This record gives sequence, C-alpha cells and structure tokens, in this order.
Amino acid sequence: MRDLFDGEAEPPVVTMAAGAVLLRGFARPYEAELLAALRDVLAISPFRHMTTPGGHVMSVAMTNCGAAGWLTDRSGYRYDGIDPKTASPWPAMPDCFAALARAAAEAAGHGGFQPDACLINRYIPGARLSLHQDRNERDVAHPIISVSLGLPATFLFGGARRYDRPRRFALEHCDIAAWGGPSRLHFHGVAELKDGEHDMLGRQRINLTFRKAL
DNA sequence: TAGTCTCA
DNA sequence: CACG
Repeated sequence: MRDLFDGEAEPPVVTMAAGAVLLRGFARPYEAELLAALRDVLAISPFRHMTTPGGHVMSVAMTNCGAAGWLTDRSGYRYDGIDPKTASPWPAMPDCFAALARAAAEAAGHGGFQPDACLINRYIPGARLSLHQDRNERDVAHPIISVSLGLPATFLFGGARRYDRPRRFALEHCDIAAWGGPSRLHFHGVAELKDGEHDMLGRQRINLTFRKAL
C-alpha cells in the first residue's frame, strides 16, 4: 500500500501549529482570475508605503479591498472603510478573492468564513515584515487566510508570546497559510525577501491576507 | 499598551 | 558570507 505523497513529494497540507496549516498550491486553480482581479483593485487603490506609529516607513507596500481596510499611520493601527490616499471607499472585494478565502478556510477546518477585509502586501527583494500579531479585528474567533503570489518567501510562525522562537516555512506561488482557533493570535512575520524573478509576477511577491475585521 | 520598526 |  503506497499513498500518493510518499517518497520525495511533499504533502499538500503541512501543520504549522494547532489550528494553523499550510495548503500547498491551493490557489492554483484561481491563479488567472486572481491576477486579473488584482489589476482592477490596484487601478482604484494603488500600493503605498505606510508609516508605523513609531514613525518608520514600512518596506512592504500595501493596499486593501473589501468593506474594511487595514491601515497604519502615526496615530496607530486600525481598520477603516475609506482609503486615505483616494478619500474613497476601498475597492470591493472581487468574488474570486472571497471564494478562494472561503474554500481555503473550509479546507483548513474553519468553516463558514466570510471575509470583509483583504490586505494586499507587495514585497520587493529586501522587504520584510517583522514578527507581529493580527489583533485589530473585532472578533478573533475568525481565522486569518494568507495567499502567496509571485516570488518565494520564508514565513515565520511563532507562538502566543513574542519570545517564542518562530518556525520557518517556505511559501511559494499559490500556497496558502491559514490559522485560527488556538493559534489565531500567534506571532508571525516574513523574512527579508530574497532576489529572484517570477514567471508571472517578476521581481516581487504579493500577499493577500483575508480577515473578518468587522 | 505598544504596536507589523531598526540595529547590534 | 548568511543566518538567527
């Protein structure tokens, strides 16, 4: 008796922690739709480098779609329905974004997920996201779904306390990380992006992070 | 409350 | 030099 994924092949589902999994290649069937929808979103609310409350400009460029968008500036971290750059609502969440997030959450054991916020992060080589918790959402009972596109990256997934040493996971184009339940508030981040060239996206990595913020 | 920051 |  041999299963499909023995030998050299890697399993499609990797456990990172209790309630946290990596779904390898899960977004592949949505790839073309996702990229087309992303272009439309960026035409309305383009990427910009936000400033942290401490006054540092983030190396990762961000934008959002959906009813709520995550922001940081001198006055703090928060969700807002209005893009401060355009003074208009964030673009609507494309149907294929919501459908993918829902399917991934289901596959990860978090059924009934209905995201109202999608934070879109662009990493160019050298960009990173230091260890942090996602804790600006009203109800932390909802999971976080994170879709990787473009250049590969190293995901750092730690524990409930900042000083819990993070484990490192390779994230590739169309991989999805999903966490909730006991690991919902775990510290996580992305190591400095190494240089490279992706066939479809060039010298960048784009991450879609779905949340139910409201 | 500080905080997804930087540097040693 | 890369990494933690």
